Amino acid sequence: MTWLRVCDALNAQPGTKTTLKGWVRTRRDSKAGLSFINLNDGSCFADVQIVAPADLPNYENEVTKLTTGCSIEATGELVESKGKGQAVELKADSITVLGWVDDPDTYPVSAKRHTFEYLREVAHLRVRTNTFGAVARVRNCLAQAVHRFFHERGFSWIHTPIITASDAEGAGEMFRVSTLDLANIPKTGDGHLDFSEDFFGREAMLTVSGQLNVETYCAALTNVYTFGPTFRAENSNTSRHLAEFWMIEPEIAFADLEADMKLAEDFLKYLFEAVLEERADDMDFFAQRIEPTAIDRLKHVIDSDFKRVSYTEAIAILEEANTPDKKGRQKFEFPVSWGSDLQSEHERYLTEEHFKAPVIVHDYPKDIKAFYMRLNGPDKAGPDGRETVAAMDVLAPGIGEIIGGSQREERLDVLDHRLDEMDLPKEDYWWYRDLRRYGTVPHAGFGLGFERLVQFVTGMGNIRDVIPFPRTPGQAGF
RNA sequence: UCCCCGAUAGCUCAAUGGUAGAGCGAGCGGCUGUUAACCGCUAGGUUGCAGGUUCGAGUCCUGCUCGGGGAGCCA
Repeated sequence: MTWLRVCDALNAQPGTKTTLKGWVRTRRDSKAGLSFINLNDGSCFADVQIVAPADLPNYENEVTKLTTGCSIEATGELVESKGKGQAVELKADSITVLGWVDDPDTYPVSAKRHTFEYLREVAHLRVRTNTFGAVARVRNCLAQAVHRFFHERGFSWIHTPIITASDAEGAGEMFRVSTLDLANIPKTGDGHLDFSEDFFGREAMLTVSGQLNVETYCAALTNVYTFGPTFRAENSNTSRHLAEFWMIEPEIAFADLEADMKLAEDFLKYLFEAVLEERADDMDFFAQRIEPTAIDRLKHVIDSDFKRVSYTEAIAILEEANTPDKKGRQKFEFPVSWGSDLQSEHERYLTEEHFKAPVIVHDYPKDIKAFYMRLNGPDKAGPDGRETVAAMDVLAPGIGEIIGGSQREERLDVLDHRLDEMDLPKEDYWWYRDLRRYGTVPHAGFGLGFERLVQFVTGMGNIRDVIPFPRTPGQAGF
């Protein structure tokens, strides 16, 4: 017997005979001799209404006992609805209960409002709610659009490793990967851990970034990207951080920072267009119930050019804004000065108040950025000729830093000088340095935190609610 | 890791140091082409854990556990 997903049934011609399968959202009985069942199968935001007449053989014993969460399949004819609220509904000839809800009184996601905090404790069932179903569909839509965007532009998706054998990536605390017996750890003669006994014969970690690895493929395939899980063992407890998250990192050869910024802007606009086009139903829900500006701000981003401002210019804007008022009070809690990193409040001011749009800040002081970022010439120096690197951050209203990227240092002598300056051992970077010895080219790339993207699109306030099973300090259930 | 806040019925929340309640959900009944349905009745509690103060603690004090918000780190 053929059956239809709910999204297809809702668009089918009246008169179609079919079967629907899914989970009961609500049931309403009418003494006129029928029950109404709202069925959802996750294929779209909407439920389909099933009309169950009282002459069904299992009407008294089963249909009127259905509660939220039961799984059923219903066969019948799609007809124009006599009631308001839906165009078509299924007039059922038969309803088969596939799975009952054991003790409806304690079913964790009953048909009522629940807090997001509570639903995190029942992460295996929360996707059955309107909000988490919508998040799951939008997340999938964005992931598919990421691959489509790059595929259409001739990028190759590179599967960079999850396990990495050195901590040379330098982007934060790392998780150790080991098969050593923790109750009986091998030691070397001088009392240190003997990693030669471990699975890889050396210390191994979970990756904090695919960038260094993907640069190798960039230096052969020209345009590449990674899209996969990333791990940070930082003890961060905020609504914007996860210990396990997904990151997208494109890397483009024969390209400078300008091309990198253009790519980031085109990329975000493409993704926002895709989600407005493909998930209009879910976006309507987010705009109605989660974040009123959810749709408008995406349209606004699509329609406007990203503001671009150099770090030096940004500091000037912030200093101007921070001029003490008559009572001597300053706008910002943290001081603004050339050479220090922008605080959350500074980034928020730039994107939310000053420009009221996504902003790309570029050409940062070299001392606050990573070793691999390309050293700028004197034309882009800061006050007193202080050096900058070709780095850029994309700041988005309501979310802060959503993209961080740079042109990479392709000159071996300059790279070596930077490694020395930062006390990083060259031997750890031998293959990375090889790329600069054998046919080096100008190249650039950026990293986009996928969950932060989903947060920005949906307006969901906590990053733990835009990934199916969040991992945070002290939390790895499910 | 730091600062603030919180933990009471399945869920969301009330309760001046003095007999623990409501709404929703659930069960039963009524009503109705219903749709956040509506009306009535019923069940549902070792007030996060361990101590302490008090004639008496959900309430005050101490410690612990868990959770939330903000900060830092970043994506």
